[in-house]
This record gives sequence, structure tokens and C-alpha cells, in this order.
Amino acid sequence: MKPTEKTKKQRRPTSANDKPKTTPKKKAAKVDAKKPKKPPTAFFYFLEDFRKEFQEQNPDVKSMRDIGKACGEKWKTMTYEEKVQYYDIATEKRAEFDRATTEYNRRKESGEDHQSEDSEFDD
DNA sequence: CGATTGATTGTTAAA
DNA sequence: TTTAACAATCAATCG
Repeated sequence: MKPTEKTKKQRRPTSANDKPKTTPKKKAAKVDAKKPKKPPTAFFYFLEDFRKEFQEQNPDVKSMRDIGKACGEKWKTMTYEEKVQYYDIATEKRAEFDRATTEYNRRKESGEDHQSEDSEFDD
């Protein structure tokens, strides 16, 4: 890997066209019904803890969106040692996710003729 | 009554 | 290498 300084921010879609940024029609973006989902990132784990503290310090805040902003700014101010805690958690999750992907590939190789989970039980 | 949006960064898969 | 988009969360809002 060569350190390309030209790598600006990853947040710069050159071909950002009429396509929407990201708008899932349903609760979850069904990009792949069978593929393993992406595990939450370290940032999200940090959010779980930060959320509680933030609500205590900011009981006036109603939504999580505001917390996200505050989290982002705080996240940047955090040191690696502080963030590494959450990175460690995410790392384990990624390991599990990687294994899930392997199994997914295995099944795919074995035969993508997996049966649909049409067994809907009505409570 | 329910689907959808909005904001954050990180991670991953595909081109 | 780089781009695109999804991962959680939850209140508020539109239909």
C-alpha cells in the first residue's frame, strides 16, 4: 500500500448524481437477504454508552440525531486509548462477521438452493 | 397506525 | 484504490 496523500476525504462521491444518498424503503435495506449483515462499528458501541450519559447531561435533548452530532465531535476529541476500547469490541464482532461470511460462502458453494423461511407462525 | 427521515463514523464489499 | 452504502437509534412527522 502506498500512502497516497491525494486520498481526500472518503466522503466525496465524484459520481454523486441523481441517485439518492441512502434511503432504505423498509426498516432494513435489503441488499442481500442471505448475506450476513454488517456489524455495528466502534462508533456505534461508543454511542451506546455516550447515549446514556448524554441524555443525563442533556435531558432536554429529545432525539438521537442530536446525540449523533455531539458524539461525532467528542469522538474526534477522544484519544486512541479511549476509542480502542470500542474498537476492540468491534474487532471481535468483525471476526464473527467474517466467519459468518465464510459460512455464507460455503453454503453458496454447497448449493444456493436454500429453502425460504416461509414458515410464518402466527402467534 | 406505520413507514420514513435525519445525523454521526466505521467497516466492508464490489468495481 | 476508491466509491457507495449500510450499520443503530429514536423521536417526530407525514399520509
